[in-house]
Amino acid sequence: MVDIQNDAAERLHSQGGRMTAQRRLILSTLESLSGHPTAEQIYEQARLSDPRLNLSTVYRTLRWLSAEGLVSPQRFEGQQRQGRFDLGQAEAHHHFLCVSCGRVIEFSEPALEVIGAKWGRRLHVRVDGMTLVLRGLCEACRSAGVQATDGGHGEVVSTASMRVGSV
Amino acid sequence: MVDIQNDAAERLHSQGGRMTAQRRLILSTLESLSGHPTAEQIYEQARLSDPRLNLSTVYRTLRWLSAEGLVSPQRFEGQQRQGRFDLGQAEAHHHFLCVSCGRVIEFSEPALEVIGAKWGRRLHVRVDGMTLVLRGLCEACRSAGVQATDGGHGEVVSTASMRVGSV
DNA sequence: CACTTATTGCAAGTCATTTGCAGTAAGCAA
DNA sequence: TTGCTTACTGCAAATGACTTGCAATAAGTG
Ligand SMILES: [Mn+2]
Ligand SMILES: [Mn+2]
Ligand SMILES: [Zn+2]
Ligand SMILES: [Zn+2]
Repeated sequence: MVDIQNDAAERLHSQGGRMTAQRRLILSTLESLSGHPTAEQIYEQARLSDPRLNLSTVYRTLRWLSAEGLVSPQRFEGQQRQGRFDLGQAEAHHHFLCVSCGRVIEFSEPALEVIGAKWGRRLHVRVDGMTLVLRGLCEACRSAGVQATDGGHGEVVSTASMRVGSV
Repeated sequence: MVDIQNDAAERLHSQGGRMTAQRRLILSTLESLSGHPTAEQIYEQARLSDPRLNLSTVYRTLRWLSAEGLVSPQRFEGQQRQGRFDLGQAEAHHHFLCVSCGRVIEFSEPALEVIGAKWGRRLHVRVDGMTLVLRGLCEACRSAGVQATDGGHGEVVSTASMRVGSV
């Protein structure tokens, strides 16, 4: 469980899958990237090493990694609609999203495990995972005078045919 | 704040907007639906009363309602990728999603407010909202013998070219 | 009842992600 | 090493879920 490369290779083999050059490339790119990259960002970065890599291969690999629990897909609603991926190597954690600038801050809160377990018991369900996203304004945006009480999800909507503006 | 129809009308007028027949229809459809309908479900239901309603009008109205905080967009990743809408009339609540059958159970946990506030303080940010989704297996699915430790997000991925199957 | 202009229906985009296919190459066996 | 089977890849085309431009309506106002 230490090296994602080997971990992935083992899992692949035990499933009749194959460890290819592109999968290796994607894996190491993933390790080298920080934050919560989109499939496209991973693609662009990886293609620096091998321009022949194809975007659909990135998506396919990411899908498999997600199913294996080696990365966890995230969706920080906001202006960008692309999914992001969290290299969940570290322990479980949660996120704060600034609805104005899109900045994401991570934090971990053990109490959530307890809450999850409690509700699993109360609802008679098995809880395998949870996602908590706090939404609001980061320090910078607040002092920059951004208001945005964020009714919906960080979108700026103007009446008058309701056209969406960018931050 | 009691009647969404009037509430919406007032907000519209104060913004120079207009209360139209289609907006009224969408609003009442929303009230009549339970659960977390998708735009399309709302559309289909509404169009029973007036087949001339257009889907893009539904999307536009839903976008405005979200921005006003009258409904809150939700995204329960899983097989369906469509956004869902929560008529947030009731107080803030959270969700449990069964990754196998898609069932959603709501619950409210006051402790989360506290946690949100705490992290707002610690991270020096203003927290305006939060979303917690618990993921796992509901009672029915568990006793039906579904396994799915859900690595990623409820998708069933088969190696061998990694084709996604439906649950 | 005019009149201004927000809103709608429709058709045509976008954008992110998925898929069909035929060629390519892992990994196992000889 | 060489075959051989078949998983994987690149590419192009397709999907799905919304979004948008535009000309035809129709709220709300005086
Ligand atoms: Mn993270
Ligand atoms: Mn709900
Ligand atoms: Zn910010
Ligand atoms: Zn279930």
